[in-house]
Amino acid sequence: MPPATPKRRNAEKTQQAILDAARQTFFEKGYDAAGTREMADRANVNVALINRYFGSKEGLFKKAILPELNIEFLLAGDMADFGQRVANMFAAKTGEKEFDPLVALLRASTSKEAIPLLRQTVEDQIIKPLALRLNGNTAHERASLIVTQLAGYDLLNRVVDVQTTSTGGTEDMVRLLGKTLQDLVDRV
Amino acid sequence: MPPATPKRRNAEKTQQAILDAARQTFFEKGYDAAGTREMADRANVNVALINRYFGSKEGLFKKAILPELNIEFLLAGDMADFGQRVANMFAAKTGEKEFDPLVALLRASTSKEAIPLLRQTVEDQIIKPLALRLNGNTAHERASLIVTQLAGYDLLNRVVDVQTTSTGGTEDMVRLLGKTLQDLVDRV
DNA sequence: ATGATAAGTAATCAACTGTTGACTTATATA
DNA sequence: TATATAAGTCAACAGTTGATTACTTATCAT
Repeated sequence: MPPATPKRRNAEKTQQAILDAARQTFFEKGYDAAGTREMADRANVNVALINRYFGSKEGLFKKAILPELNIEFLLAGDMADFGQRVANMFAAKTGEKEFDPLVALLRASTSKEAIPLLRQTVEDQIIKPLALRLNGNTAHERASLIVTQLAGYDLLNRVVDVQTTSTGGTEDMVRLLGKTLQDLVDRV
Repeated sequence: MPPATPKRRNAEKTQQAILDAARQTFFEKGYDAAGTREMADRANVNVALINRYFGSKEGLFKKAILPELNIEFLLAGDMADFGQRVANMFAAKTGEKEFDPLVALLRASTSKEAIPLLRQTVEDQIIKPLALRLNGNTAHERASLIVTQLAGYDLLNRVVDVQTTSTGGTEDMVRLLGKTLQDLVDRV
């Protein structure tokens, strides 16, 4: 039965609910496999409202996921211990189920429709800002290699769920990944 | 019009044609977006034969893609110059349009159905054999980091088509990637 | 030549996709 | 209180998808 009080109308809250549901759904299922009906149900909202407010699924993806891409957490801090700091963060979030924009991007990275959006986002929002923090004339290449390493790390560990560590803990992995990243910061 | 000579029946050739078409289609489109009808059309074969001969789309993927995963080319050669050798190979195939099992795997890496198959393949066919060629007690971790770096490199360069090199050539990229990989071989 | 068997075909199923247009209903202003 | 407008609903479209069924036809051993 429908609620006795027929639910107050509030466009802003509705759009926010759609955005939240979309973020979670895109994060869990990638782009293609994330259905608009599922998102609408999660947001307790009619499907048609997605198109009304965001134009299309692609428009929703743009507003829900792309702005979440914030690599401040990567750049904030001394570059002298960038490697260990970042390695720790990435190792710590292995197995984490909460929304992570990077993983959302990875899960969408094989979708024809999403790829053009991803390409620009990765170049402008991730590689370029990171390259600006590096010294030397190969800054862009080294920034790219840092990003490819981190993308591959998250892809295997969190998307495909591959076993990358052998015995016991992750200390070895953190140390090795940290050293690899730091070498790229320090000009290899 | 149908061919005057109504086409000789040959189960083996038919299956081979399906496998070839499937390889190309999975390579181009990943797992979900690769339709059985498209594969059948490419192979000049009736769709129903896919299910007759391979049981399901998943069965076809197993027979068409997984056996192609051959990392002999990675392990063949002296480990003393593994880094430069492999970096050269990966840089050279950027932009390449021909079938590449690694890229096929990457394009399938976000599909719910394909992930369990990928996980086991990556662990057993790639990471473990590579780890066996490395010395020291962190061999598995370092092999994993080599694989994550190469996976991320191919994902960004060949799937998402990101610009990872700055000015002109790829020499800098090859040198930096090669050094990074070699350091992981040599214990970081 | 005649059956048995394997190979290939055609139609259809049920489920799902994103999107749209016409509709109803609540809310706030005049 | 009447009314314009924004918010939300509903049903349907037109296209997919992988898979199955009953069927026809070619091939080969007897």
